[in-house]
Amino acid sequence: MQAYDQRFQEVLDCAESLFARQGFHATSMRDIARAACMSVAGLYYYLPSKQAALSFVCERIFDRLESGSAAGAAVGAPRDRLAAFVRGHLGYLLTNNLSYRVLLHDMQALDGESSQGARARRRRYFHSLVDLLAELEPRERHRSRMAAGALFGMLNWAPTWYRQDRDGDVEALAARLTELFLSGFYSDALLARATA
Amino acid sequence: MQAYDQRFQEVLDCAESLFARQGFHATSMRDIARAACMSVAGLYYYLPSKQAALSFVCERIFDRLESGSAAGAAVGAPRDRLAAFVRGHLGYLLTNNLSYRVLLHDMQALDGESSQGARARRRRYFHSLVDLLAELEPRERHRSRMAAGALFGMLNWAPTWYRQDRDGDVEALAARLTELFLSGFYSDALLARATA
DNA sequence: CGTTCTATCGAACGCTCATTCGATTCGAAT
DNA sequence: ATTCGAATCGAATGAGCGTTCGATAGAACG
Repeated sequence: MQAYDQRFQEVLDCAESLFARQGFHATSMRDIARAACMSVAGLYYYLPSKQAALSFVCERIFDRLESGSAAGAAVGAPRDRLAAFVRGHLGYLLTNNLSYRVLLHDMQALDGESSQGARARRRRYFHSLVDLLAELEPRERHRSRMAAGALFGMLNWAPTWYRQDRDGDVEALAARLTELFLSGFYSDALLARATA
Repeated sequence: MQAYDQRFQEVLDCAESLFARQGFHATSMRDIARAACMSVAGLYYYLPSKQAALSFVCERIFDRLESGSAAGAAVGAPRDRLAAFVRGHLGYLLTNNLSYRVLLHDMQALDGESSQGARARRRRYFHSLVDLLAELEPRERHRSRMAAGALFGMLNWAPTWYRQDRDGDVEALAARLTELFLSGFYSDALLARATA
């Protein structure tokens, strides 16, 4: 039973890597089977369907993402918690190869109730940041929502231009972006209060 | 010959819409033919291949994107030009249904020299913003590059959370995000100069 | 009127896809 | 020693894929 679980995780590793590199629709069950060194029929012993493979992979990525960022941002002053969130989120995006792509590009290929679950989970993750920002600057909720969208955008886009050799290590980049965002966030709030 | 061009653009409209909604790999030539109300063989009178369809669609999107944002940001004070760029870019993303997705998700499916051309074009577009930011705060080029990445992230992510009824019209959102970004950009530069 | 060209089509080709079936191996339990 | 279940496989199934071929209708032109 423990051997089963290990093999199962290996299969998911292969699927995740392929989905991330080629996209869900461009990856065949034969690709996954080949990567996992087993026959196509053997693959179906672990995965009931291709959709299920995507669903499992998404769940696992959410788990890792949350344990890295949401968990690290649980205690302390709001500002430190935001910094921890950014560090965790960005750390996951930039140090797990391309697996973030599965959430960002392929999650939409989910259908049925799997998609409901994943979408709910993404909403929850998004709102954990909205709440954090509302604590930092408790004004209209609308502003927090927009700011969270802006911040997530900054972070999620980073993998497209980040390169270790030019942009320094991930910790430094996280600190930079946190600074950039917070300065704008506070100035903006100040400005809005002045003109209100 | 003018009738041909019009039909050709209609075909590209259909392809673009389908690629945007379902993704390139999940869209078949039969889907495109059905949407364009013609037979599959008839479709090949206008499109030499599915790859070419994607390539044409990408080119067209780049054209529209550049004429909207880069062109509007050609003259005036650097700050106004940045505001115009943001307005143009965001305007395209939020008012052309989902067609931005083709660039953001499906462009990677291009192969051969089409991909070279599209990638070069994207780089050029990216650097037009880097240059604009370097004009605003002419310090190390590295800082401009990072800031451009952050700003593009904020903008490109907007379609995932923006909803007209909650977040106001596009102009207002563009002004908001420009403000948010610029405040952070200037404070950050100030801070960097103070600690340097 | 005959020819040529444009735009279109039905039908097929060869291939790959996700999925399933029946059989097999092999270690563990009875 | 026999049984059993877990893990694996080769081969097939039916559907859909991108692409091509040969034909056709009609407009344009000599």
